[in-house]
Amino acid sequence: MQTEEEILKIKKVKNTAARTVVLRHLLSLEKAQSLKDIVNALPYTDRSSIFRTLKTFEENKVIHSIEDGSGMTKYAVCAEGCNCDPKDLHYHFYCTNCDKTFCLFDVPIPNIQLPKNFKLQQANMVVKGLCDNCNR
Amino acid sequence: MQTEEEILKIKKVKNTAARTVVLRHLLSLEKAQSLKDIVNALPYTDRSSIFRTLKTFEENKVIHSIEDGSGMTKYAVCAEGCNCDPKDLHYHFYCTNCDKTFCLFDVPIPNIQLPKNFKLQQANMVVKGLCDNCNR
DNA sequence: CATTTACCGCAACTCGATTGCAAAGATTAT
DNA sequence: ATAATCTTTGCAATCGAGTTGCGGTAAATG
Repeated sequence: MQTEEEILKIKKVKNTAARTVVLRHLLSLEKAQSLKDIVNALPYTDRSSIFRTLKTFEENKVIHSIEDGSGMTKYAVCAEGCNCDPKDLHYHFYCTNCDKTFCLFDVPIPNIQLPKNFKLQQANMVVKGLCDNCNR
Repeated sequence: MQTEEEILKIKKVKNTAARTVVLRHLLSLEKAQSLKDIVNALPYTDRSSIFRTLKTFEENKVIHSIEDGSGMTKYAVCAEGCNCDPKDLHYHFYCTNCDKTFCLFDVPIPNIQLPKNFKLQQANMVVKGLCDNCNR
């Protein structure tokens, strides 16, 4: 497991107070977080600073964003070595009961045969249902 | 190809002026449309009427909605026989250049092996890139 | 025909996302 | 070390998609 400082150094993002605290927070959680989640968890950091931090992180591939259909974009730290290329894709699982979003790193994404002359750049694959905790 | 009237009858949705015009519009286009797209295309029908019509259609499985990451939910008419079950899923392709969303009916979705005790209900699979028209 | 129910149009509102701006902090040049 | 420059931060305001309340109209029911 890399530390915040190591990740920021590798991804060439300048280390600032807000960035450290946001990244540390994301690393401490196993599930993707919305801006609101993060704002609530970090009461001493301003919403717009967190917002801009997330944008910076996304541009520099420190984190990736997921649109899970909850109405709020969620963010999760990229796996080590991730370049956010199509090959780094993974499914996300959105629990319709508890509103949590999981990264399914272990489930491979198949090769998708696109129509002629279509070019793949990215994908947002969200599987919805009940997580183990809510499926009782 | 079914007509608006036939579809509404089959799906047990009462036929009204707004519903007919919205459904006819969706059927006339091959790509998924946002609320805004539809509002712009139908200047004599009110935004909230179109909105409620889309909700009614979705509840009754006349159309399905897609979150393609453009910031706007898009809507497309369900294929004949679709029940919006997981087995009726298909990929959507979002063109990052022209902002259009395509239903990829011909590309099969594989079986996804979820973690233990997770239950699949639905999925939103959006592949992003360039469509044939924009990939030059 | 009277009554009830559903639908439509207008305007207002909610809330997540985003931006303008000035102050504070960090970096570079002198 | 100090001045000039660029970056980041915090606050407040704005934007826009989605949604809702409500009165009026149309359709269905008795």
